Amino acid sequence: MKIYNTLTKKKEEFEPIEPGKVKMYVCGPTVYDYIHIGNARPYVIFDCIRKYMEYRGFEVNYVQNFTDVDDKIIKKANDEHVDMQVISDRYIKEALQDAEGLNVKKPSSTPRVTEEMDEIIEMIDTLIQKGHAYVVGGTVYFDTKSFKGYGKLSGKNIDDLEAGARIEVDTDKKHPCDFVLWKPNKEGEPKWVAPWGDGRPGWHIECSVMAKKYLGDSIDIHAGGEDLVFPHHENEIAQSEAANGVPFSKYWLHNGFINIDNEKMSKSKGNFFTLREIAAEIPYDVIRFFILSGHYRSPINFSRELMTAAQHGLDRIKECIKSIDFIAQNATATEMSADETALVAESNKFRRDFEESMDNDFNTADALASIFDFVKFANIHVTATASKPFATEIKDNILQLCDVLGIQTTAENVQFSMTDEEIEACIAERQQAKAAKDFKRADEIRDQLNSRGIVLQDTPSGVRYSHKSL
RNA sequence: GGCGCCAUAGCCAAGUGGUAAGGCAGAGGUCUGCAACACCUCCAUCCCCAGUUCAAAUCUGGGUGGUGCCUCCA
Repeated sequence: MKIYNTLTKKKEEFEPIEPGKVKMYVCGPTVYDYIHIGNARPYVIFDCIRKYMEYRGFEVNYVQNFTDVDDKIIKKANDEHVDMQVISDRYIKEALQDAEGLNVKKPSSTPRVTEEMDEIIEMIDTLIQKGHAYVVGGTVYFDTKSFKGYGKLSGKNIDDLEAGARIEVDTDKKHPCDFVLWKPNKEGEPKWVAPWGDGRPGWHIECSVMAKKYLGDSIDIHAGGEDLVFPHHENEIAQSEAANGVPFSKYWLHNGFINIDNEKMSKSKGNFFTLREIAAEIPYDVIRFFILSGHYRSPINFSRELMTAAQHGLDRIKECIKSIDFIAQNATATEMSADETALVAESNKFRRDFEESMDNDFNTADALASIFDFVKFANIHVTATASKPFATEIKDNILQLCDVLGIQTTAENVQFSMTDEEIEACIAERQQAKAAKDFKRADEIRDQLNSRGIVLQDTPSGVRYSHKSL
């Protein structure tokens, strides 16, 4: 399994620190609002990577945090005249709902900053003790010059950064790159008691602390959006390695951005969308499928037109599954023919292709091509069979690959506008009409059902019905 | 100013040395009582120029056009 490591800028063979186990940390959202469509990408892709590793037999300890103390949350809380926790609780709940919609497996742990304050203070204290941090007034800064590896992840040179510094230099800092570990609270802001003064933690320290607490000093994979490379992840490395004295994360993974109509999403451009808004019009599974249709490190563009194309592609897969599932349930033969046994063996090539793609830095676009190849194979061979075991075998194999990508294929709880009995009665009547060559009546029944969102399909194994929208 | 990334058919998108996966859309055909689903066939020589090589979309240099980070940000 090869994995692109931002730290070394190369694809490397994946070897976990502890054989068979993967310790993975993914930076989670700041919960001041619904998560936006851009957040959906790391949710989906790192979930998919996790699932593939589990498919490969690794035991994955997957941690994703929630940042629940932040200026934006405080502002919103003040605007609504409620406690900060009311805001963060609300949007954590919503984020979890979105994650579920995207078919993201629940992380092993989802820590929140406000519940890790003791450990945060402890790590800052360690950094001060070790001479990697200093206090000015009530503010604690990390001393970037004291950590010789600073810049190794982002490829930035600390002195170039100084020269190009765009923001006003905080004169309290020893170096412009020094960043805040702890800052005093302002009037009306939440605060925690700390040895160097009441206040709250800076943004970067939380991830170092939570990774350490839930996974250990050295972890296998640290992931997040590409914009986090600098300064956030660079700073995390500095904090963790300075405090713990061992390498922080072995592999660093970063996902590319989602653009909207070829532009970066931003509030000022007016093209900012929450996932919830999008999901109101585009099913979650289409959004997930769309995200997986490109390589995770490349930027992808989001538009109505592309969603429609993704919808159709996904429908093709789902249609196939439904079709072979119908055969698996209705086929009468209980034995596989010799030809079919050979076909099952032949179909293993799709799994091999799939694995090869995923082994190559989680190339989901390529893996999807294997699934489409498999779908075509199934459409040709399974629809021609009357063998239950054959149909079942192929179905199970496709489903297993789809599960790795998180493509939801299980018969969802479809709510028809009629009961199954009613539908089946209509079908029976139509079959009679057909037998009597009364095609006018047969078509009438089909049209009636169609207008109620139910599509009939005549197959050799019987009449199948499904939802119009699939 | 510093550090990156990208450029493949109408659209999306794999492929990083041996003569272009897959999906969407489109055209024609088969199946069907008619449909639907499905299947078959057709649909690119990989931004430009130069170079390396028996061989390049794939490597090197130059150019053009995009774009990201350096500031909260997935």
